[in-house]
This record gives sequence, structure tokens and C-alpha cells, in this order.
Amino acid sequence: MPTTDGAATSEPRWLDAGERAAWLSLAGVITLLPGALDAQLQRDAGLSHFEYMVLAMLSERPDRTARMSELAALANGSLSRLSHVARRLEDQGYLVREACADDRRATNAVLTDAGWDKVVATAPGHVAAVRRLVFDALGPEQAEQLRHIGGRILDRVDPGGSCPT
Amino acid sequence: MPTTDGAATSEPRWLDAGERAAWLSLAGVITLLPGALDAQLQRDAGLSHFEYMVLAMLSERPDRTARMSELAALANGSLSRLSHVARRLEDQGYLVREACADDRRATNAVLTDAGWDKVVATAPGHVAAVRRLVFDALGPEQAEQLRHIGGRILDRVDPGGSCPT
DNA sequence: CGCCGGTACTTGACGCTTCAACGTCTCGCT
DNA sequence: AGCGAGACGTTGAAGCGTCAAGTACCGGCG
Repeated sequence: MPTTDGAATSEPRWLDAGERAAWLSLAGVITLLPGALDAQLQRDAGLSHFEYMVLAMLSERPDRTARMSELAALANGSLSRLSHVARRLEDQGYLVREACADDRRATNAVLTDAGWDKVVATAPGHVAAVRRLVFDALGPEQAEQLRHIGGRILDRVDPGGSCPT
Repeated sequence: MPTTDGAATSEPRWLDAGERAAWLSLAGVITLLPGALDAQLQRDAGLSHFEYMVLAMLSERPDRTARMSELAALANGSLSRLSHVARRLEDQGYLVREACADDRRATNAVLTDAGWDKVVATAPGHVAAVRRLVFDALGPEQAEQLRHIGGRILDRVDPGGSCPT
């Protein structure tokens, strides 16, 4: 396709060797880490990583309740994606959706007791996987660096992200 | 995540506050960055990020040729995934698959001239997106840290990774 | 009061990835 | 030789995410 750059297609600033290496590792991480996480959760709990995030985020809200759009933002997913996932989780009895009294356009997702138990049962294995795949490979100062770097990238990718770090 | 363990699992080592923050940003990055990359490539070139990786990796090989399994590893994907994608790319004329003479189980993927042109036309926009989303947010020393951290995580996630650093 | 733009969410269809099964070929062992 | 285990790649079905409507509702303005 023609190079549709708003302005003239000026010669781009290519990545130098270090940036290129950094990019290749990051690209590897973003394509392989989700699969590794999903594999552990699927095997041990029958959940996808996104499903787990939904349940986990909900478990930390007051009353274990959140609006669908709020929950979608917390889990880093689109509202449509959450809607599909919420139906499946509701079918499995892990959460309930109920109309919101204040604003009848809105829907509240509420974690059931079964959902809470599921999170409690699933969290240890998931944390172990995160530790094994990520933090076991890093020293404390690298974990700190990761936090800053991840935060900065996240600001670029998702300018409306909830928490500034 | 609940701090009480009510399940039959052994007490795990939970993430401390810093690790938790680092993990939340990394989780955000791995769920949102792929979509952002795909969006740019899809809009400007009609390619997914994985398709682009396949073409780009192939373009850097001698004779613009690689075995399917080799190419799958370079692009960080499964052989099955590559097989489906290669069929689509072949239909679009960007590569050809031909039987390998040495080992008749194997298949060689070869980038066509059209495929080469596609990479040349697509690369600048893609590099610009990577720069905008990642490196513009980081200083040189952070890029260096990212390279190390990414490499270490990648070793954990994909123990058979091709390039030792 | 009634309309109109915008918000909140849901739904259905389509495309892509995974998973499991298969066909083919290679190599080592007897 | 011939056999069996394993490597290479392809295929079809099933599941999940995205996209583009569609429904229901709020709030402001004429």
C-alpha cells in the first residue's frame, strides 16, 4: 500500500543496534508471554488470563462490584470483549450481572461466592507462574526498572490509563 | 487478589507492592501493545503484526529463504500458525512455498519481489509506530535496561530461543 | 414536552489461533 | 533391507476477539 503518512514520507529514523535488540526481545515477550500465562491458567483452572484478570479485579472492588465499562478498563480490554467474557463467567456462576439503579444504561458485575472461591483457589498458581516467568529472572533493581519502563510504555499505548505510577 | 489463602494449595510467595506494580504494567503492555501495533499495520498495510514479522524475518535471510520451522521460531509463533499465515501470504503473492531438496519433509518459504516491496513499503510506518509507542517514552539507558530485562524474561518463557545475547 | 446527540452495553458475524489428528519423510537399529 | 520412532508440515474444527450494527437509556435544548 502507498505510504500514507500524513506529511511527506520523510526518511524514518531507524532503530540502532541496541534499540533493535531491545525491540526484538520486547516483541518476543508480548507474543509469547500471554500464551505461557494462558497455558498455566487454562491447565490449572480452566480460565484464560483475561478471565482471571476480570475476576481478580472484581475481587478487589468494594462489594466485589463494578460497572462493566470500569471493569473493562481495569482488565485492559474492550467493552465488547468483556461482555462476551462476562456471559461465559456468568454461565459458570462466577459472577452476576444486574441492572444499575442509578443509571439504567449501566450494568454492574458482581462477583459471586463461587467466583471469590475461584480467585482464591487460582491466585497462588498464577502468582507462582508470574514469579517463575518474570521475577525469578530479575533482580530487585531490575524489577524496579521494569515498573518504570512498563509504566512509561503503557502511558503511550493507553493514554487514558487509570493509575499514574 | 485476596491475601488470605483459603484453598488447599501451599502458601505462595506473594508479590510485594513494587513487584505488583511492575506486574500490572507489564500485564497492561502485553495485552494492549499487540493491539496497537496491529492497528497501525492493519490500517496502513493490511497486515497483522505476525504477518509483518514473517515477511520481515524472511527479508533478512540469505536468498530471502527459510524453512517453515525456522521461520516460525524467528517470528515467535507455532508452526501451525505459520502454516495458516503462509497460505494467506502466498495467496497474496508475498511469498512462495517450495519443497526442500535436502530434506523432503521440509518446506522452504521464499519471499517474492512483491513481498520484498511490501516490506520496504511497510517498514517505515511500523518503525515509526514502535518508536512512538516504545522508545520515545524511554531514555537510552532505559532502552538498554529493557533489552536486558526482555532478554531475561524471554529466556524463561521460551527456553529454546534462537539468539543468545 | 419531545426530540437528539451521546453513553452504556449487547449481539452476530467474521477472521485468526489453537489443538488434535493426519500424511509424509528421515534416520537409527536389528 | 525393513521397521519403528520421531521430525516436518498441513488441515479442519472449535473457541475467542474484533468490528459493525443494534437496543436502551440519559440529559440538555428548543
